[in-house]
Amino acid sequence: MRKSRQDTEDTRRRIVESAAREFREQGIDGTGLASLMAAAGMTHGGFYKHFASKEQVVEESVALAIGSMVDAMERSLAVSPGERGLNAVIANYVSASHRDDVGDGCPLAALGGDLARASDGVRDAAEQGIRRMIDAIAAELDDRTPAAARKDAMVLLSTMVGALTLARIVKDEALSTTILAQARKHLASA
Amino acid sequence: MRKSRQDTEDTRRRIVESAAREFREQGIDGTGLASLMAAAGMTHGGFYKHFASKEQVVEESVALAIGSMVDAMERSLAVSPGERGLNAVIANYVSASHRDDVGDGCPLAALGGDLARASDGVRDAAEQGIRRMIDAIAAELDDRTPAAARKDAMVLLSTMVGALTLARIVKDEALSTTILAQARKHLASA
DNA sequence: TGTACATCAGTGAACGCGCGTTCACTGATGTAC
DNA sequence: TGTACATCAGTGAACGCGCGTTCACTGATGTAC
Repeated sequence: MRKSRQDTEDTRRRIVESAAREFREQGIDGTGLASLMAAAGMTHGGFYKHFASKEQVVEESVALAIGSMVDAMERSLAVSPGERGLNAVIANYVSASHRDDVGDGCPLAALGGDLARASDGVRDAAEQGIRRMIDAIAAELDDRTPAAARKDAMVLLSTMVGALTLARIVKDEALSTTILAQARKHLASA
Repeated sequence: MRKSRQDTEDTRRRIVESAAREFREQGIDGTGLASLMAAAGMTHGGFYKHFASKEQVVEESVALAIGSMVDAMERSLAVSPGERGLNAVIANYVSASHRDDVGDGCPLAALGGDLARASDGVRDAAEQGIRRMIDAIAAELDDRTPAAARKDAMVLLSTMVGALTLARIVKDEALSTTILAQARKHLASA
């Protein structure tokens, strides 16, 4: 039962989108192609009509996940630029709701270790996202030189990713929330 | 071929130690019991003479990995306390050599996402390590109130873990090194 | 202290299972005339 | 525009393989007398 070109394109996009969610929720090694295809509403046999290997869908879904996160940040900063807008982006990132929504959140925090161990293609996709995030943050730190802003942006991003990672590991709600709150407070005064 | 009680104890410790390394290097899901036992110099059948399940060795090896890292930090701070000693600990953590030695390094950075997804027992072990790290860092921030020191320590730890995670994902040596250098510089002046 | 027996750490083969990947088949879609 | 055929997205079964786990067996160690 062949599908129309539009259907095929839609299906492919749907697989990448649900894969991006599944990988963040269960890890890359923890997500099988069968469950990944089931999440996209198909049987696993059809996977290879769209991708050459698991590696390829990992690469594309990591690129999509990090890309759409940076897109959202840039859109938010375009509407509300400067220190005020940057603080909003940070508060949104370092928040309990982001912590509790792994599947839709930042892949750097959800898959940090997995990404460091991943193939070159996957790491390239992640690195491109990291560069875009650094640039997006640095652009709003306009009270210092571009070089200083870039360097400060790296530290900011490190704190954001680290705080979210720790807050997700910690089971104690009080400690987890405090870690997020302290990071938010610290970053707002930078 | 039964072994002496001493041998048995030694073997068990050896398995946990090499497991701690393997998990950090290949991820938890990425490490099979067979390769884990092979790394300890045994065949995989003997595993269940020492542990009830894979989960148990994960828990013990995460506890060991994070525990011995904090031990090392505390020893270093006992010898050289205060701001100077803390800066040395930070410089050691946020370094290229730590970045390149995943197997012997901080499990929070190596297994961040894996730990957040792990069982309660594993997360408890990780959380205990996080609390000890926060306390060890806070104890050296003696120019502020204990409550403020604890809060600042959380932010410091977040930046350390985040910077190491990002530096490991990034393939470009220049960017990776710059991320580490900026985090180090920023943390030294806190 | 020496002997006889029970224990049990470690081996290596096997278990069922899910993995990533392949393939024969299907039938609606796209193409050629 | 209508018909005949080729294409190919998706299905579902199967491939070999490594996973976590179990088990019969071994022989040196530990225990009882």
